[in-house]
Amino acid sequence: MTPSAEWKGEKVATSNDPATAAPRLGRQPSTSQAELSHIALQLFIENGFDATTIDEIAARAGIGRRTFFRYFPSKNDLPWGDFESLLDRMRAHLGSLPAELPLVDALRTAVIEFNRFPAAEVPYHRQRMDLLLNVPTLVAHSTLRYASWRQVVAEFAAERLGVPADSLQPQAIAWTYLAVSLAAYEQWLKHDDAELGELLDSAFRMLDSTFATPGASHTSDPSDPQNPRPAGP
Amino acid sequence: MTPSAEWKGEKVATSNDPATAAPRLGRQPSTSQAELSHIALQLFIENGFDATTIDEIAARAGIGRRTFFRYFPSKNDLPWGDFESLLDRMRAHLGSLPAELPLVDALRTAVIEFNRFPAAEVPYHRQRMDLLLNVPTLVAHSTLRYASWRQVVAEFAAERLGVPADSLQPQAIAWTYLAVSLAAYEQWLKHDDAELGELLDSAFRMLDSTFATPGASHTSDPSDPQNPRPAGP
DNA sequence: CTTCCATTCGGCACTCGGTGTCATTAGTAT
DNA sequence: ATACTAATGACACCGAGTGCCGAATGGAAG
Repeated sequence: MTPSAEWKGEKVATSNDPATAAPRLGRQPSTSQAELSHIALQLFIENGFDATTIDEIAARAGIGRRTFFRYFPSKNDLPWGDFESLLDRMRAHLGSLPAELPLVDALRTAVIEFNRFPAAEVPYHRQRMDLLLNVPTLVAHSTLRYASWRQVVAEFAAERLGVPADSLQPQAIAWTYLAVSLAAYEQWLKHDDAELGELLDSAFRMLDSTFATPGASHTSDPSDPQNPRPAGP
Repeated sequence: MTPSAEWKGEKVATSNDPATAAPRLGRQPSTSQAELSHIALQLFIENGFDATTIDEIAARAGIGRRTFFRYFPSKNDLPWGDFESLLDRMRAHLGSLPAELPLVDALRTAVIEFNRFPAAEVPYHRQRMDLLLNVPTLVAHSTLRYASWRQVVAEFAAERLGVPADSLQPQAIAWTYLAVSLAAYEQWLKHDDAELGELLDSAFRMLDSTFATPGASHTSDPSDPQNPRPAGP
């Protein structure tokens, strides 16, 4: 649900668990995902997303156009930064929660934690989310990111409920948590003084009373073959 | 949720309510949305979506490349056909339902009705949906269509609940119905012999017991300004 | 039949996002 | 210095989408 925070100028560890800090062989990268994301965001705000070209971004970053595409697979990915590593963190966080914690509480707190940012980051985050929720190209593209996010939620919910991750209940839960998060984000963007964590919390709590988990009492057809990915490869 | 059925070779009334059947002035269109959609679908199945170029589609349809873009704004829109008019129908259908019919029943039956197709159309519909749910480009693009669909559902739910359409509850309901519909569609695509209507019905009924409407008992903050469109202009 | 007019058609040139190829550059290790 | 590794960036190419404009079509008015 949330694009990667940018630790300006800092190299992001792209999920390199083993042997951190390798001997750094060969030529050094001349920039970073985070820096490009930052530069691009600036330009998007100045000139608009569609009016900003890759050439401009590359030029301002002092790299070649071709090089840009080695940092980001597409222009649409710029506002997201390194999202996958955030998902890894969320997955780990969820996994570390005590089994006694009810599903809805686990998800609520995890999502809120996942969307906590240092105060200095907040303005940037606001603008990123403003783009992601309002520029049609990005709205569309973000679906692919949301799919990964939903997958994380669905797998967690599925494990708690004891059903396959691609069955209806975890899928519906994942969708609904996404939906409520997005709704909360929209409120957040609408009100300059709003606090994201509080909006998320109240949104989820309101949902909890509607969505009180029925304890996996319903059919789930575990005989189904697995297809862990709800949409798109 | 469902792309327009193709009445082969028939001109689709593009939501022209007033003065139907105008005197037809000027040159006749040489093809139609439906025909192009049909031709393109064929090519997508033969060669894959990404491998099919607009030039090929235009060539097979016997029109110029430039002309193609007067029938469809983008390649991504081809599988959807004339979706807006279907939405109009669904909106009208919902509006005509008796107020006594509970919200969940109204939505369930409306969505099922909305996804009913003549038997001859079913194979085409299967292939369209297969593309829409599995080709990443289309998965992403479809978000924009889903947004319109959700809007219809949210507005209906909002009216029934007596809250603004952009408040949390109708938005969450709309998202969830979308999610469950998509989940049902995935099941449908996985099983050749499955009947879509039944899958939708059971999916929604399963949901109803989870999602038993709390009668708008929760806060909804009607003091908020309106922003009827949840994402994108 | 001819003229007028509305509307569609389609070619051309252009922009922009994205990719494959490959020689070049900047580092580390020997 | 030399060998090796990894990142860079120039070039060429493709496909989607758009602006422009003259040509084609067909009905209506003379």
